[in-house]
Amino acid sequence: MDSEAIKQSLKGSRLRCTPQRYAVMAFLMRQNRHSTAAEIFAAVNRVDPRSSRATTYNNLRDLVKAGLVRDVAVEGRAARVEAKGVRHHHFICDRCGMVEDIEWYNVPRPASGSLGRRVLRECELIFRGLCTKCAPARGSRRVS
Amino acid sequence: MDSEAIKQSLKGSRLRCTPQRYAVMAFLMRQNRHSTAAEIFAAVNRVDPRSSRATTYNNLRDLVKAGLVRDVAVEGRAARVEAKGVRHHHFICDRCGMVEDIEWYNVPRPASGSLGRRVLRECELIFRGLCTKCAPARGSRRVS
DNA sequence: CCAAGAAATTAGAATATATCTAATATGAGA
DNA sequence: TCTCATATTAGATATATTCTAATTTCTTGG
Repeated sequence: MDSEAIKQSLKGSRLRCTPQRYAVMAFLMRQNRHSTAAEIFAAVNRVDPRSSRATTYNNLRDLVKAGLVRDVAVEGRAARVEAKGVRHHHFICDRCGMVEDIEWYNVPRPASGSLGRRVLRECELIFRGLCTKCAPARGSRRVS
Repeated sequence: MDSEAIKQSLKGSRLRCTPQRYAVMAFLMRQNRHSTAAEIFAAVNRVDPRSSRATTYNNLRDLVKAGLVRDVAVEGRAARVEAKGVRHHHFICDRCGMVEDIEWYNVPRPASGSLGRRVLRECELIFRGLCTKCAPARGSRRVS
């Protein structure tokens, strides 16, 4: 599919295109979901059992550093990771920890002064609630 | 100070006011910062060394469940916790993991339909960047 | 195409964070 | 004061992540 694109983005970030690293990247792009390191490790090894846990973590660290992948912390759960694609906000399920994307839209900046002398890099919205799998019987949509 | 207030909010949540639980709550309110479980455990025991790690975690879990305390996940770091006070957004330092409050302001809801059948409970803004301690020399404020 | 060397991989140990267990203690309502 | 549901404890266990140091492998330059 876009195997060439993956190779190019790795090369562009000066990361060698090893089978393990490629597999992590390909998995994340194919999935288009937010996966834990354990899920990625398992999935990559299911296809070709040649990657170690350390390598999975190393690659994720490098891919994050290179800006190809993004870390998403989830309260009370293992961290998740996603391939950076089009910009979006996040929805996190209170019950199962699943992270889902919410279509991007611009949010207003804080009142000037409120940021103080902090250096702002990015800003995103986090929605919390129940995903469709965890939501109780239909018709009970509640909005805070 | 507001020791009576703490007792009342515990009682209101049907949580017994034990010395350990009170100490956790008092510390969080006094600090008005986002602390890790380890920090809380250490601080509480510095004053009166009678609390165990398990108790600290149990109490934090119960206080979160009761809605008196809020969990804040930080990528690549131990979770942090804060006493729920006035509503606010969060700023997380890329470098040291410190969580800081940003004055609350309303953010627009996502386009209807974008949430799908998900149940929305709350929504907050997360700003990322460098805190004043970690920011490099002054004058270099950069905004994405 | 090959050699060289930087970069990446590995298994397993080590560390950090969080939860569980089951025996014991205690706050607070009656 | 008595009672007992609730809370606490030390330490073991579970889970998540990083480290170590020996080995292997991409890739570049010759």
